[in-house]
Amino acid sequence: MPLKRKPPEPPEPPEPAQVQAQHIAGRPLKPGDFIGDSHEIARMLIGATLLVDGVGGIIVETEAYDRDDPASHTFGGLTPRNAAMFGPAGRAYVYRSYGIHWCLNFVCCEEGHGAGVLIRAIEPTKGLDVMRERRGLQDPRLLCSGPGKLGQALAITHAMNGHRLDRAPFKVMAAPEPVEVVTGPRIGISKAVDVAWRFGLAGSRFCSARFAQAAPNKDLPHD
DNA sequence: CCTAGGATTAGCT
DNA sequence: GCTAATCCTAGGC
Repeated sequence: MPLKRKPPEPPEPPEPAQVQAQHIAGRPLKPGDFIGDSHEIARMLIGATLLVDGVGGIIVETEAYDRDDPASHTFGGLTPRNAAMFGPAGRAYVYRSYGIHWCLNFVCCEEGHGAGVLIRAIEPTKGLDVMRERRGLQDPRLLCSGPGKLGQALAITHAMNGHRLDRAPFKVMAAPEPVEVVTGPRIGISKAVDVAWRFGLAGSRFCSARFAQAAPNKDLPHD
């Protein structure tokens, strides 16, 4: 067998999420863009734009949930409450949290799988005054820095459960360019607390909670 | 800075 | 009856 020199290393194949992000950069996301691993989708959604009736901003924090995950609403199988999460990808799963808040998820994977991404925080960029009115607050950092706050600021209701994300009132646009994503443990759960399935936009001041610092030798500017 | 408790309802044991 | 993918306020350090 002749000695065969390996051809020059081809460029490292980008991570699937990056391929997807580059392919759809800045474009409206379609249902097919949500067919895939919920952790990859959760990462891909950081930097994307979410609008509901023209109000919203840039997604800066997400959490991934999947059917084999004890913390997932779909862990125990199909029920009336979680049915939307077992439905087609690219739709909304809206649930009531603590009897008070409406929280928004994006359904992932094929119909019948039972995975999704919780949208935990956005940086408000459109409809600031509407959001301030709905929240009764002025500070932009407090408008959407948490799934319940976001639900109130965007007027998410149970009526949107199962609704397609590529149709009004929703508008979801992929990140226009790659962003730096940080990870950490999920928040507010009592099961599977160790896995780093929360994703955030690096350095964003609009997340619901701090991510552990990855580079402690570099002081962040105090602004 | 931090921790603790209440609000409020649907779903499941 | 108890728990929950949360938020807000009050009070202590």
